Amino acid sequence: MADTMQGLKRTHYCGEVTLDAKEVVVGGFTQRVRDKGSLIFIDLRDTSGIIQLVFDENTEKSVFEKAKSVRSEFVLMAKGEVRARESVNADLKTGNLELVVTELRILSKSQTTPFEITSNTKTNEELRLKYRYLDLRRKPLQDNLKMRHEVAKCAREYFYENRFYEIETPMMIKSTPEGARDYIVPSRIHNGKFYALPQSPQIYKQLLMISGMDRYIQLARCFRDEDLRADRQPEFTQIDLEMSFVDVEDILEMLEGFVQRLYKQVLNVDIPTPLPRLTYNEAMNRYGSDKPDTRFGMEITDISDIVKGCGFSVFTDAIANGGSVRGIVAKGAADKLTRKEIDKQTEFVRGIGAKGLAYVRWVDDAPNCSFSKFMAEGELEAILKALGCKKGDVALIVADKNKVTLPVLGALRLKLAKQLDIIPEGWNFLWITEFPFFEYDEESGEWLAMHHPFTMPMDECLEYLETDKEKVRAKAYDLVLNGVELSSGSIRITDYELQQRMFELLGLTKEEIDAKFGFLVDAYKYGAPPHGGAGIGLDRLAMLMCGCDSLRDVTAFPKVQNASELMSEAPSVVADEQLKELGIAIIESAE
RNA sequence: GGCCCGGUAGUUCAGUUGGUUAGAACGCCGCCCUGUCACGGCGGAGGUCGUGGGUUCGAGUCCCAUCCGGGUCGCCA
Repeated sequence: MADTMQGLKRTHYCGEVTLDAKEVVVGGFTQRVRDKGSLIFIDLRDTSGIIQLVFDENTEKSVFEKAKSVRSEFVLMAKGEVRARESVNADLKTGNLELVVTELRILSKSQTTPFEITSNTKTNEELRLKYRYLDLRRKPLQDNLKMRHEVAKCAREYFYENRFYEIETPMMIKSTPEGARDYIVPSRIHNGKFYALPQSPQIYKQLLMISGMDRYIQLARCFRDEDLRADRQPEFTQIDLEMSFVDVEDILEMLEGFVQRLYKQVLNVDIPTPLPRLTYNEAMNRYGSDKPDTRFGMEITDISDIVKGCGFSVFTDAIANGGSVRGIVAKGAADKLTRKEIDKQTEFVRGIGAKGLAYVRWVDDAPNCSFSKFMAEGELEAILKALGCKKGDVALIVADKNKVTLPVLGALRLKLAKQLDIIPEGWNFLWITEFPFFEYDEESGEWLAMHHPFTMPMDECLEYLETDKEKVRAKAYDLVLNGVELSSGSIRITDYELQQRMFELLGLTKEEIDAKFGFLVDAYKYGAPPHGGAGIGLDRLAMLMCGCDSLRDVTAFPKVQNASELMSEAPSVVADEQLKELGIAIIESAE
């Protein structure tokens, strides 16, 4: 039986004890024991830091013997007197003092842990996730969770101050099987029917505007049953908000204020506002991405006009088929990007849909060019000039439909920049605006809503909704930080007639509309203020602010790539009884 | 679903063209040590080489399958 803490009350956190204190009581985990024989040091750790406990010849014998039995990660409470140390440890906040212990309680013993609880562990993530509660004892992860807390706290403060009400929306909702897959929850009372977990509180927050709540915020849990990535968990948190009587500018301004306040308050970094903006088309043409990392250049250049009359059929065919020829230049990379390296890049772009990669590697006086034999006098020079490629550079060129050239070069640009290590530190916030409303789906041959069907088209686009879908842009905007999509939002359609028109254009029948979101459409019959909003990825924001590469580092209990949780081993099978009650039978997967 | 990378003491890793008893560091256990703080010294324990099959006189090493983890493409209105 371990000791109890009866009669002891914590007076200080370990890392906050100062020499002003006389008698203190601290509690914590044993970081390390240094037993010198008749002199024992114990480092005791809590969320605030570490304090050194000392036991020596003046320590009462029973206390000293107890200290001898302490091992790593034992949970202790100690009462003692603070005194200055003989030799100061400059690495520790409390390095100038120590606690001469008069009373020691071993509140809980610990087995040897599967890995050492130290800041810079090399233990692989799989094991750490299995014992996540131990991993979370490590300072880097505790610091990350604290940072995340600061972000959440700041969000609440800021939006509360701006007259937002925090309102909870339901977690068990009607499934609207559009976009991402829903996680579904069976209903016992309604046999054979299912709820869905929300992919976002989208519909409810719009209804709250119709309710007249004017401004809403929620730190909302969202669920998407799609494959995971380092920056995608199936379950995540969004700083979700919606505002009434606003247009795009009002929302961008409100969010910019938040970003500015957050960075000042939490990181003491000044973010100048207004934040830079790019339209979707600009972003695609210059960076090949709707979430470009603008911390470095290497922008994409269209050289279609230069090569349209050349003798290289790969280029001319692409243009003849309505596509383009575009390239990027890796400045001064001719030494690093050897022929072998370029071959690897070619393999990479083939993997993501390009047919090939033309290159010019200018290392010596004469540029080494993969397509030089097709070039007439002066043509290569013109291409190099257009691209801005000089001696010492490497130019990489893709010819295809724009749907291929742009994203491929965008991905290549990012990969090369990482490989060449040319991305500077910084916080490059960026708005992407004027997203296309419609997106053509080649498989089905239908036009789909790129954002969601309640998104308001831009005022000047209303006239050609029916005539030129490709040109219709939406009042939708994304906030991008260093190449990561942080936030996404839009102004919603509040006009019943216009909403009907949009549904028609998206090819939805009356029955489909009714079945999916009839209640929402009906709500707009009863008066709705103009409104819009956004959802900010809290996890991603915390990840970037912590300087981490994975959401797992800022999520207390994350899921791994196959969406399971290694510690609890969720998901798991359930008892037949449970299934029976729900009217569910498990069949063999068709795959 | 496709492609790529990884899996050897508790942990992190090494392990030669396939060849004797699979090593190191840290951790752990024991003894010693009064100023340590990544304490130090001496000694010790600890292995289904992810799993299954195959090739071979012989497999941690080669081949096949499979499981687990990571990255990525598809997917993510």
